[in-house]
Amino acid sequence: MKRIADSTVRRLSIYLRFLEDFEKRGIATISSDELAARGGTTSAQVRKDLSFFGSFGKRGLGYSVAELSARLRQILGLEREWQVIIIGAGKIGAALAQYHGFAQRGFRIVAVYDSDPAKVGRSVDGLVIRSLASLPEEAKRHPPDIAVLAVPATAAQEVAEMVVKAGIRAILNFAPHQLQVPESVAVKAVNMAMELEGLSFALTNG
Amino acid sequence: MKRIADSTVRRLSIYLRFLEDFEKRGIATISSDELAARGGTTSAQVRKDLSFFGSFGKRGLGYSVAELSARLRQILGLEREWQVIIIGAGKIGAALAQYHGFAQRGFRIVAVYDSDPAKVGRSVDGLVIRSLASLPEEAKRHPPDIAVLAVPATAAQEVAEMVVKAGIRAILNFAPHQLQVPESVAVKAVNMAMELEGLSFALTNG
DNA sequence: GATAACTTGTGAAGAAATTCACAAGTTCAA
DNA sequence: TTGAACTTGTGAATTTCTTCACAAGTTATC
Repeated sequence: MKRIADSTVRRLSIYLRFLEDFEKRGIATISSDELAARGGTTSAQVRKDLSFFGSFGKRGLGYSVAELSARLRQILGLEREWQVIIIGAGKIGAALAQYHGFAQRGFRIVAVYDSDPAKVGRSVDGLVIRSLASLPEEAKRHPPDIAVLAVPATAAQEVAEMVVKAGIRAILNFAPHQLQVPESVAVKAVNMAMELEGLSFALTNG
Repeated sequence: MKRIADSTVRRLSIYLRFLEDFEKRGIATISSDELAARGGTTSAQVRKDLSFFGSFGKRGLGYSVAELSARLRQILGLEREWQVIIIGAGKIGAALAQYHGFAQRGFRIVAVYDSDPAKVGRSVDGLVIRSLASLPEEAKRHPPDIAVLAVPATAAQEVAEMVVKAGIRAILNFAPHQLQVPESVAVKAVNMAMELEGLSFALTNG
């Protein structure tokens, strides 16, 4: 398959959210124009994005909401459940573990790890915090799909290497640190400091 | 000034983080090549990014770490302190309020708001939660620079409009909802669900 | 069935971002 | 002073992403 741009995948996510909204409201069809208006993009962009994966619409009519959202879920790999582990049971890690929005979209949090012995054994939202040292062994028995890193920046690289060695091929990184991983491993970063700096720049130079 | 791409600003943030690291370690100069290696980009990209703002390096030698980081802080608007308010004192909002990493970079959290009367009056990390209804009045007296939205998706648009009306010109949005705001308002979104879906796509189509 | 009003899908054009490649400046050693 | 080894800054080339524009298909109305 032709390489799909990151920006395209992000937009597919956005489209899917709208479609699910429309689905709930019982609307049967939607045009690329309507989809674009809510996503802050153009109808041509919507059609081009979708065209990488096939042609799902009907000329003159638009897209079937039910069909298109099903196709997008399929494209995004959301038809299956993904096993997610959270590493780091600090403020952010704990907040993530308790946030149930993930489960709704098929991302099931199966374990929380921390390296601090004082935290190991405690519970977060029904999950017992496990020792990070036990990850390699446990990952062998029940391989997780995605590791969420909510550790301090200083520990991030080390933990990432451990995670990669354990066979995990996708990382969502909350630590403000640029991870170096093999390119077979997918990494997405959520970096609040960077976003704030983006706003600071906009306010300063806008 | 020529319009600067978002991706450029993000990279400047990344460069700055490395530079601060180097500064701490007492390293005096750095080349675009070294800066690039850690940011996962190329030396040409680094030089091009910087060239939009001036020429800060010395041929044959590289960049002065101290000087370049000072210039980047200036460019990103990090020389002053920004007043930040958090709206929504749920799991995410509370975790953000307690996260002290922001303050270190000049983003001072000055208030937390919530519309739930049961939460108003309680404290989070030393800050009393205020009624959202009081925001317009209070913003008049002490105008905040940035509003962090940590509210449910269903409330996000409404709250955003309130924030804009209160004169705030920058929003960091944690709600999984695409905000519609005037283009004079800068918005950055932190969308964990979207990032996870990006990973799901990568795992599925990788 | 003819016509008007829509809307998709997609090559082509255009814009934007990235990479190349090299002149020009700097440092160091002999 | 010369030469070798670096490194920047930047036009030009290239690649990537977005927008344009229109043929072709669909629906609704009379």
